[in-house]
Amino acid sequence: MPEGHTIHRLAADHRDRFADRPVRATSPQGKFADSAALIDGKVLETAEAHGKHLFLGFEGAQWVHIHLGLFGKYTWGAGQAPPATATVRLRLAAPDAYADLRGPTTCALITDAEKQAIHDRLGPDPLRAGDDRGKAWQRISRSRTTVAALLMDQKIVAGVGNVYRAEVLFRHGIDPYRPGRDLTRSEWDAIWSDLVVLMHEGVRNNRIDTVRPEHTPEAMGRPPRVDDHGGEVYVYRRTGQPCHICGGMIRTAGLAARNLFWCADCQTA
DNA sequence: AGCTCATGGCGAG
DNA sequence: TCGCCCTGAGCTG
Repeated sequence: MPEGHTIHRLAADHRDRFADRPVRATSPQGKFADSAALIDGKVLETAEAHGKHLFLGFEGAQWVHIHLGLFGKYTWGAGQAPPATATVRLRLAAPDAYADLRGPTTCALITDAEKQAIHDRLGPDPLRAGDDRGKAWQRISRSRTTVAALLMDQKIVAGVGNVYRAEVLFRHGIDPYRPGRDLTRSEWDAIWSDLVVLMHEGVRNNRIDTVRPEHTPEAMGRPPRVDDHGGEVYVYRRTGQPCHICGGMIRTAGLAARNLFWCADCQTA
C-alpha cells in the first residue's frame, strides 16, 4: 500500500516504537547485512518521511533511506521477535517490538548530504507541514503534460500515487488528460487542499478512503465495497463498474506504464 | 508449478 | 517507451 500516507504512518510508527532507544538491526535476507551491522545497537533518534521516502535517523548522523517501491512491505510485531524468514531485508527490534521490512526498492545507509539531495529532487508533499503548493503550481501551470501524469511525478508533488491521483481528479471533476497548463490556479489550490485532508486521513486510518459521506454505500443503499486495497474509493480499480455518482461506466487506460481510472461522464472539466 | 498483476521508479535506447 | 529490480497473492493448470 505504499503511497505517501503509508510512509508517513511508518515514520510515526518507528518513532512510537523505537525512538530514543537502542535497536537491534539485522538483515536476514543479506543485502543490507553490512550496513545493518553498522547501526546495530545504535539509538534511533528520529524518523521522517518525504513523499514515498522514509528516513530513519540513527545516532552518529547516519540515515537509513528506505523506499518501498511497488512491493515493499512492513510487518510489525509485539514482544520478542520470532526467527525471521529469508526475505526480510531489514529487521529492527527492541525488547518489546520489532519491524520487518521486505521487498523494498531501496534500503541503504546514507549521509546527511545524500539525504538532502533526495529532498532537493522531490516536490512539495501535502503531508509535510509548510510545504509550498506554489512550487508545484509553477511547474504544472507551464506544462503541456497531462495533469494525470504530473500528479504522479514526484519531482512535482511528492507522495501522490496511483490511487490518490485517480481519486482526487475524480473528486474535482477534472479530465485526467487535461494539460497541466490548462488548470486554473483555483483548481490547483482545491486539489492540493483536498490532498492534504485525504492524505492525513490516510495516515490516521492507514488506508485510502476518498468517498464523501453522501456517496458511501450506506448513504446510497448499495452493497459495501470489497476490494483488497481496503479503502472506499470512487474510481480506482473499478473498471466496468457504475460510477457512484452518475452511474456511467468507470474506464481504464494505460498512462505512463500505470493504469489510469476515471469516469468520463463526471470528469469533463 | 507457473503465470499475471500490484498503491514505484530507475536507466538504457 | 521498454526492461528491470524487489515480493506475494490469486488465479490457472
